[in-house]
Amino acid sequence: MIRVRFAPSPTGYLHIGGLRTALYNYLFARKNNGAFLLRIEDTDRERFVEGATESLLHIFPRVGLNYDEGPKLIDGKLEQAGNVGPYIQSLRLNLYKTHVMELIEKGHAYYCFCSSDELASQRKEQEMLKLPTKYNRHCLKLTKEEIARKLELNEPHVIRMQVPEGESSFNDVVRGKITINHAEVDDQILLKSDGFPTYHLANVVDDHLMNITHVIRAEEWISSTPKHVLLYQMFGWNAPEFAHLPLLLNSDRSKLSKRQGDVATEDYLEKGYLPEALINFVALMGHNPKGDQELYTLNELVELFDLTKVNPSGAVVNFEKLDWMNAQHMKRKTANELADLCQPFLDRAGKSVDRSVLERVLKVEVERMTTLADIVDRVEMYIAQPEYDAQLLVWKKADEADAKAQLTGVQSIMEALQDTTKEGIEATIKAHIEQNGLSNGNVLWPLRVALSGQSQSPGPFELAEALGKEEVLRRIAVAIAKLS
RNA sequence: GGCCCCAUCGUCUAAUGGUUAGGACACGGGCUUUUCAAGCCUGUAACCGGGGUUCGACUCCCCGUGGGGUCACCA
Repeated sequence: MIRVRFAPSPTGYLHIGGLRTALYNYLFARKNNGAFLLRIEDTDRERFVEGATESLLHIFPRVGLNYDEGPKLIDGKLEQAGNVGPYIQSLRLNLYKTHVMELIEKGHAYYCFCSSDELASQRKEQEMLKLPTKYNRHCLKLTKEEIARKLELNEPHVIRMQVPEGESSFNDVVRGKITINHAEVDDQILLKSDGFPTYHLANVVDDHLMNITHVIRAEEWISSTPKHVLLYQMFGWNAPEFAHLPLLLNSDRSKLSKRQGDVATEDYLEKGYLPEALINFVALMGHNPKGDQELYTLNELVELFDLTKVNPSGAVVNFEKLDWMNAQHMKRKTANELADLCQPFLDRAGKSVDRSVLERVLKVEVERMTTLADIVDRVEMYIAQPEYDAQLLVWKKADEADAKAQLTGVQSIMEALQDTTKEGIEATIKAHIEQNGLSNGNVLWPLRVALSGQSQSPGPFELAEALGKEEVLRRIAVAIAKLS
């Protein structure tokens, strides 16, 4: 059975590139009836932040990427779902230790007692001489006795993999065969002096122990993949398939970074982008399901996903397209759904709006919103009598007297009106215009301004429906008063 | 700099040896129209360069060029 995993380090948020990686893992698993697991790679204790894992975990249910195995927050408590856990690397330290000892016994790894300072100066020297910056294998020359003595004296040490001569290659699902000469590969540290594993060791051990069949991760890992392939060989394990995803890029084509704008998925959610729009958006960077369809649901993406069709080249993130896509997804929602989604934004802005009013407003305003957060400004003219200058009521081809006359005419019609739907209002007022030989502009411009107080706004009929008869009459009266 | 990866409109992409090189965002024009938005129609815009292979190359190969990634006791 196909098993894939998304393995972020706990930064406390999900990078938008990470969202894409997680999504592709998810799509591949679901498409093939496989399992999708989440594993937290928290082996860097220097960057450890209390609570970061927990806060990262919140994003997955929010965007609808549900994993079958991994750490889950249940009633605020961290629990491990699945039977090859725990799925947090800091909880698996013994596993790495026993495995690295196995490598030492097999002669594939060795103790290294060089200090960080020594290594740094070695590197500096190598750089000056324009040599590859690799460990000089100083500690490989140590005798068994010397090593035993140093260990006995508790000298700080790390464990390195001993990279053999030759070359190794692997087949990348999106790029084909990649070969790298071992001369380019450093004797990677596997176990740090604090007893924690490095990414390379932990990743390989866990992927094997968790029966991962496909490693789907970002392109930046390509150059260290030979180390991983070598580790599988040293352990005598079969390596999984690898698929390296193209990078998401800033507009200057560098790796998408925090410096050039928001990169956390959570930030976009806070700005009012819909999870399904975000998913749809990142899905299309690097994979094109159909050719000319742009809007997809998660299920459609699952159905159409093909890992072998992933595009190998990096993709510049076009946030204007995200805006468009978000607007499209919002338009596909009912007023009821949108009201639920917008409510938190109104709450945060301290605006309270009657639910039925909100739904009617949304029906009208969704046409000109790009994010859910836009509702905060857009709702304003519906909940408070707008301020405006009397002159605004006068259509370009008319005068004040005419504006007043038309509003008065509409006023009496509205008072008698029973059907206050948009259609009902429109039919009645259009009939009034036609019967009296009036023009749309003379009547509708002042009416629209009376209702909205703005030079640009939705049309008068939809505004009238959203405002309700009582408010419409009130605003018309205010307008007429302004012209008196 | 070494090594590795990549290369179609400004951006995301389709095309898998034979197309007027298609779609989307953005931009321009038009329709609709009381204004705006939406919608619909439409326009501008691309195969990085050079060699091969082939009857025929965006598609395959090689070399350049350009861009990116990576060279940590970070992932």
